[in-house]
Amino acid sequence: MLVWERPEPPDRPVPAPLSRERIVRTAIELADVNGLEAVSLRKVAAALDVGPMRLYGYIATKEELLDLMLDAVYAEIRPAGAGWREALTSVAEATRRAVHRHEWLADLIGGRPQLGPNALARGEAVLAAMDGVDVDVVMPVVTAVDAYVIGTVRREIAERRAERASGMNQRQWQAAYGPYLERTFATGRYPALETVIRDAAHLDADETFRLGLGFLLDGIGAGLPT
Amino acid sequence: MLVWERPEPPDRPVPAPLSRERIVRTAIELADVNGLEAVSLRKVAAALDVGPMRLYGYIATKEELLDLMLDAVYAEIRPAGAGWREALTSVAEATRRAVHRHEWLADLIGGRPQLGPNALARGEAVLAAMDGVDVDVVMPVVTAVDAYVIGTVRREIAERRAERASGMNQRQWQAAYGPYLERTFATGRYPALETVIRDAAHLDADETFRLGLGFLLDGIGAGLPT
DNA sequence: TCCCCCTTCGATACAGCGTATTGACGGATA
DNA sequence: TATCCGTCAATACGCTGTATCGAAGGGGGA
Repeated sequence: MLVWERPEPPDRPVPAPLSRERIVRTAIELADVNGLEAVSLRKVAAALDVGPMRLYGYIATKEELLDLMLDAVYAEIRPAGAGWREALTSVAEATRRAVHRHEWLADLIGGRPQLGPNALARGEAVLAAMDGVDVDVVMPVVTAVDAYVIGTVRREIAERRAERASGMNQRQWQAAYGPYLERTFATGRYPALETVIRDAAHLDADETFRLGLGFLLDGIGAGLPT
Repeated sequence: MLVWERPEPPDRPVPAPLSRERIVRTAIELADVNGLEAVSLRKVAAALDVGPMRLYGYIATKEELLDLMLDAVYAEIRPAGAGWREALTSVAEATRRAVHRHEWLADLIGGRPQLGPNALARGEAVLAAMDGVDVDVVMPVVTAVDAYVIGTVRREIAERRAERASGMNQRQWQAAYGPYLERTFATGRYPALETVIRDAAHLDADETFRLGLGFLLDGIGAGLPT
């Protein structure tokens, strides 16, 4: 076929110029779909139709990419409402919702100091909403709530993953780990555990989260002069 | 040199037969010294003077090794004292001490459901020490304290690592991140944050931990009929 | 007692990772 | 126009977890 007849190749769309923002957004999309382990510099680069080393113009290290991903999510988290208790409750729930949107957050959150602009802005918004609280206790208070949230969402996501890995169904967890626990309890070495798991009311994740947060906020309230 | 004169090679000590216990202990030693990233199946195997694939007779996957490491540490964590408050306080502090002994714990803890024998035994001991507490609330209470501890130690270790990475010295953190924060605050976008960091009393990690734990336990105490 | 088969085990191999190196290319300068 | 220099990304390296498969060893049958 002669050149004249042969169509020109479809113009490769000029790859949109790279930017940290595009790189981070792509990485987050990959992580949302397939988890953190699907985020490799090669895969991110491939999704951007670019060689792996191109990314090193924008980030120095993979860790920096993870930092940027984490900070990007902090942009979604802001307190709402009036008064310290409502501010802390809302920011705790917003954080938990963000983790539900981005499960990989559970792997990163709390894992490194958050000094990115969005994390700082979140901190600023929280502190600003805590007016009236003694300047000397406000930091430990916020820190304690953050710690509670971090620990809770980690456990929650860990459990969710285990359930998912054991067969997708909602209560099929019992079918997977149940027998193991049955056998384990049958040894008679865990009587207290057995009693609680058999007899106690089982709260779902939402209720557990709110109950624990309520305990913490109650304790904080009792410790504040107000 | 003739055979007769040449000494026999020192008997390679028959490599002690492998066992999960030996493998896990070796992995923990590696992690204690050089962090979790120093734990690779090859390095563990090399430390045991064994080929990498030998390990697959004892574990099916690297994740299983991490599970075993985590569970091994749970053996060190037990409650002490009488009454629910003392039990919870002691187990929280024991957990924190364990993380100080094994910094890599901060990366794993809370990251997967803990169903190993030592984790279960710890749970059993905690529940057994909580006698008198309503069976329906005892689980959420323990879960909340666990979550607080997990979140706190993660943040604490993250901060410690950042300090260490920025030059070993105790307050050189200020020299590393200080200027960045100075510049950031200079933008005037974080007035509340700036005020708190400048003016508030700064508690050390021990005090922060105990204060937050106190809040939580106070709230729990208020919620229990006792 | 000898031989063969079957099982067990670990060396080799593979695909993927993060990133250091380096060679080629393009633009600015002489 | 010729040369140098700085920039950028393709190649390459060392490492990872683990699948594969050939060899070696032990047990059973003739």
